[in-house]
Amino acid sequence: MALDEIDRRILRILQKDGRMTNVELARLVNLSPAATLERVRKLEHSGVIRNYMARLDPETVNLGLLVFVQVTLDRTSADIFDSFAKAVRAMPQVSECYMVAGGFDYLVKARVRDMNAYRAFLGKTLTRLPGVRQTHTYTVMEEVKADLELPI
Amino acid sequence: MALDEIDRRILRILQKDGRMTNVELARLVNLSPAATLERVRKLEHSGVIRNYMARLDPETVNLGLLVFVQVTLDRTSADIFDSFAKAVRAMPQVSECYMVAGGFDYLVKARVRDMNAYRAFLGKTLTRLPGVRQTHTYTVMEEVKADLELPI
DNA sequence: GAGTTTTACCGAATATCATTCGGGGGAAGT
DNA sequence: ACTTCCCCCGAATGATATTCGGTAAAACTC
Repeated sequence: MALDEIDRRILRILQKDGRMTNVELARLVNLSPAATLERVRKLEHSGVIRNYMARLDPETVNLGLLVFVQVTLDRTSADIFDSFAKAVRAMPQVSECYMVAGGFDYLVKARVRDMNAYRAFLGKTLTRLPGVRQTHTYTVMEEVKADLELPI
Repeated sequence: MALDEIDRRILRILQKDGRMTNVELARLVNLSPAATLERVRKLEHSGVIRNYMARLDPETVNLGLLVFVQVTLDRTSADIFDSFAKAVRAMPQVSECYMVAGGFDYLVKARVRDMNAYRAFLGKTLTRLPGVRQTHTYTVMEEVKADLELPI
């Protein structure tokens, strides 16, 4: 789908305030509400806008500790990767997990309440998965930037 | 702020669909629209809900390559950390940046169009920052999980 | 280039929604 | 027992989303 400047402006605005009313959005992009709504619907149906979400503060919901874990798997069997991926998707503590090139196999981003909770998660859940050979934990000490908006 | 079960249900729902109407949300949590709205406003003002955002598909906006970069700084001067943090916050390619314990100094998550764009970003922007001693790039090959919702 | 189709837009009408307000009722506190 | 506070409700109203017919310009066809 081809995006013109008005589309990009809409996307920039909705990334910052996903609940802005359509009439206010229309004012900001100098279109009628009807035309604006039509553009937004098109962006939604074409998949440019995946969804809308409320972003919560991790601290206030008892998820104050953020960690990254490098995970290396045994390469003995092909479906070990699949079963690892499946298991990780089912873990609520894991917010993101990527297969990466360049030294280890998976990079896992996890949110837990505190260091105790992380120790339990690592020992009782993550390292118990079949095929996990080695892990290395990086504890986040400071959030320098956490910008979920994409630069359009 | 203390959250009861209804609050948590509201948060779970709004994380999945940040644009749900208040009347539908009220139906789902078995409250009147007025009471539901009051709860949502309270969650917003207390900071549990930080904001609402439209989540875009990176591919469709030409940001198909996701990379993680480990960055090590010279520890010669204290304000090198500050200037690095400041510079990183101003880079649109950097979506997240954390100071981490455990072997290197910063973990940077960046989105770019392709490998060429990444090479340019690394060579012309990131490694040119004062104090950057060493970088190590991990290219994401597969997105196993990318769940921005917090487990409530 | 005349005709045709497509695309994007508008304004008005209507259905739906957000928001406010007065008040009820139960729990906690005095 | 009384007061206070908290959470809830229903009704009213003002704002909004959404639909629809119509217009004009661009793109496409012959």
